[in-house]
Amino acid sequence: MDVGDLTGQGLLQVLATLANPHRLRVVAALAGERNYVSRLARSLGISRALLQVHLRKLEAAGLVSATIEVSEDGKAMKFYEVTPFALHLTPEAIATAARTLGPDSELEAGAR
Amino acid sequence: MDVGDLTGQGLLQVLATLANPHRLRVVAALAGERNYVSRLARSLGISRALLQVHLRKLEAAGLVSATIEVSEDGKAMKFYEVTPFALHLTPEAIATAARTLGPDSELEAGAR
DNA sequence: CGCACCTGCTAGCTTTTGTTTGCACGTGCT
DNA sequence: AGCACGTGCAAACAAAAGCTAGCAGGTGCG
Repeated sequence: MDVGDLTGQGLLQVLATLANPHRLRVVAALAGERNYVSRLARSLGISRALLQVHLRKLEAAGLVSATIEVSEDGKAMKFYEVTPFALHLTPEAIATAARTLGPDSELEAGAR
Repeated sequence: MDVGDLTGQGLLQVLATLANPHRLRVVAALAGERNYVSRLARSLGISRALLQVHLRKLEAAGLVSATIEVSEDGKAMKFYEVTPFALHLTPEAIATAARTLGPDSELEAGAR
């Protein structure tokens, strides 16, 4: 996953998703090991409900992915893992992505 | 400017700052040419007041910098330009930055 | 002086985002 | 059955972010 692959909207979504301490910690935690919701919530010290909300956002942005697995003792658990991504953010990259975002009135030439 | 230079807080601030369509466009516009507030506002098609708010945030995050210059005809103008930055965002980089952010309860080992 | 530029600020409103609380359903073990 | 563990969802409230409108200041020129 490269920044070049993202449309302005996509980049915006990724940025907005990562711009949150909880979600940053979630990514950090999952970078070390895949984990299931309840355990991850305990490990991060936040409520399960809250974690779920953040996981949904992360998944929507394509930063993590989930797999449902049945443990030995029959419990259905949802394992999350990080998507290996690499965002190279520079002013130029942003300028490129911004073009697929929505015209900033596009009068550059005429603006004196 | 590298991601390694940033503390968790700093990274968070940069992400939060970039996670906005207007500010993304501002960075994109300034990547092409330095500009002063009023002209930039016209070029982007937004109000000056709104642009100022966003510029303040961008400046606070260290993504742009301002210089006051007096034009030939005596008007004091504030020119903005982008800070050349390069943020390499990967799960690992985030994991590192997250450590300087605030402990996620730190019981990793004991969490079964 | 009046108009066209430039700059700056902020109170107050709207919109979005984050968080809690409470409920639902499932399995296995005692 | 009761308890401990897993899952899911959503209403309702709290907090943060975004935006507008309106005010202030300055210069130069006809």
